[in-house]
Amino acid sequence: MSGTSEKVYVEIIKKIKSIIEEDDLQAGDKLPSERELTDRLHVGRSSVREALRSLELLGLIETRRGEGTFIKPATGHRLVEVLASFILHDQKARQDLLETKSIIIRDCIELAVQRVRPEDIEYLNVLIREIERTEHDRDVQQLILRFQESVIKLCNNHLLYRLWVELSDYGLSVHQHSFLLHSGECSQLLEHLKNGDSKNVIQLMSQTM
Amino acid sequence: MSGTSEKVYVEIIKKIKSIIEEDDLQAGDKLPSERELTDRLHVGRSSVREALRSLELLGLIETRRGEGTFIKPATGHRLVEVLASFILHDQKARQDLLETKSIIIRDCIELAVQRVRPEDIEYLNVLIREIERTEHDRDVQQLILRFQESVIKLCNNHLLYRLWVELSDYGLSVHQHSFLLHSGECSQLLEHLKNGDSKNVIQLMSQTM
DNA sequence: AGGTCAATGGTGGTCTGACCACCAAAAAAG
DNA sequence: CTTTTTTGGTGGTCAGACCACCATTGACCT
Repeated sequence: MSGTSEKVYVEIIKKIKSIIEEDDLQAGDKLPSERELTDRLHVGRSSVREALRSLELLGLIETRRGEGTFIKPATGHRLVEVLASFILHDQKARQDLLETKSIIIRDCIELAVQRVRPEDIEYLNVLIREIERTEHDRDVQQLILRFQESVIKLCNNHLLYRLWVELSDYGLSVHQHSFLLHSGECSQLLEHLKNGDSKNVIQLMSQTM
Repeated sequence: MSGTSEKVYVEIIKKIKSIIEEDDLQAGDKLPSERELTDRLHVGRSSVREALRSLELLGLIETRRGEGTFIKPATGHRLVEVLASFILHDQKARQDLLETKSIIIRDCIELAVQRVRPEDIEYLNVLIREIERTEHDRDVQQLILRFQESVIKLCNNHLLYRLWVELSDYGLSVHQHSFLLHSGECSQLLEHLKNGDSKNVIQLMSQTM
């Protein structure tokens, strides 16, 4: 048979994946209810819940009591939180993390300088002007974070971008705070980017742990 | 307070983490049984199971029927595995995957040529000799795969190595078969490695999808 | 005494049924 | 037409019951 040895909740995860594909469900869409899945898949509700809770912890779905289960836009927050707290205990692992993140940043930037388009430059410019005329520190930090993310995104490789996000979150959970650029550095960075000077962009972005 | 609003199974995950820290449990050690956790934490067994199944899907623990639940060595990023199987459906995603893998290989090799030690060279030499005198194709492929893994491992960064493993697995699940070096190429690669010629090593390893 | 094998208790795996809290849409009241 | 109440569906949790599996025990035979 198709895997009697496979645990039911893992099978259910696969089935859910199939349902998503067949019905072409997008982020935000509602999944069948737990009880409906129980009937459709001929399994117990507890098994369905084990599958759903797992996917929830991974950040792939979101459950709202009294409403239902929904597909989340792909960002693996929860997972990072949990993994980090479980895994990042020994020093070597942390060191590897920092090195890897630094490398990923370099990779992203190298692609970014090749692929950056005029409209990207323009968007970053808008962001910088917005940063300069914003007052509250909280808001400024928010904008700078968006600036940094936008720079990384220029690599135009979603997987690589996601890796950066994950690694950043790990670092965050380790250091309890993130390292942001100063607003002046954002302008410098943009200049280097316009000139295709990847080296200096990398140097600046590498400060952003 | 400690989160009455927080879902029970998330609370349980935190408690489990506490138990691991307090009892100083290491990889391979056994966790309390589901029923014992039920008693100790004053929650239902199903909630305990939802927590454990989630951690299992994350690859943090391993459950063996009839034996118990055990802490897994921190291989980490099962994240990519599950996420990717959900996400990797459109063409762009696959393209990103290939590009990312190619980049990660390059990164690993660049670190590897810096960090390779004489005993590593010796080990790879032993592998090659073993490959040359092995007859069955199946066994040869096994050895070549080990050779390739060993080369990547030379980067001495476990996280980066794991990323490569994950990305390779996806490629595998996409293309249904893996691309291995020929036995002659293994020798060439080792020569380039000895000479610190990262460029040629990268070129060879990049064939291994 | 040594080895073999069946009984036993503990473990995870699964299903069922029963509540509860919550939410949204339908129905009733104004 | 608006407001309020009811109602049905949803996830959240618990308790109990089996089953399958494993390791240990201990009785049994040689």
